[in-house]
Amino acid sequence: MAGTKAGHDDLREEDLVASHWLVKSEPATFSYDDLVRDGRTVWDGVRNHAAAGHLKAMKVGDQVLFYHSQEGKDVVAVAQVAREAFPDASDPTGKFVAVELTPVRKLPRSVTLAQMKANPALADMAMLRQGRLSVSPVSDADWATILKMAGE
DNA sequence: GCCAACGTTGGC
DNA sequence: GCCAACGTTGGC
Repeated sequence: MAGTKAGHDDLREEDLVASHWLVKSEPATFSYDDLVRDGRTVWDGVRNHAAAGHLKAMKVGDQVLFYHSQEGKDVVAVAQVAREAFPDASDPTGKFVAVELTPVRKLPRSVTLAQMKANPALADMAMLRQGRLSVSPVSDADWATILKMAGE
């Protein structure tokens, strides 16, 4: 992350977006239960520059909503960043990065995509505005809204 | 540097 | 299984 634009009055994403994120995973490939089983995982394979930018902005301790795509289509749990961005070993070009995540807790009940879409308060959520984005920031307000919808 | 073709993601 | 959205690639 070194070498980004200089200038103290240059607002960068990591200054603006606090510490909440959402990641997608197909549970058939890697579910939240798999994360619990493994205890920790390398979140690699992201090949989209917008998503990679979000990975780079993550800090250790940031909380992450864990969303199941394809099957379930719901936010099921909270995970946390255990290691900040480092080069993704699975990327031959060396341009993309990975982070490491650890499990935190399952939500009392999952929050479905349909429920999120139906809630006007979440209309500006990055993941709703750009459906294919696999890593996205979540505002503090949206974070609180989703946890409440989940019964916390 | 533009743009058409193509591939991938992910909801429906 | 289909299709929309969107990113990437490659020809020019």
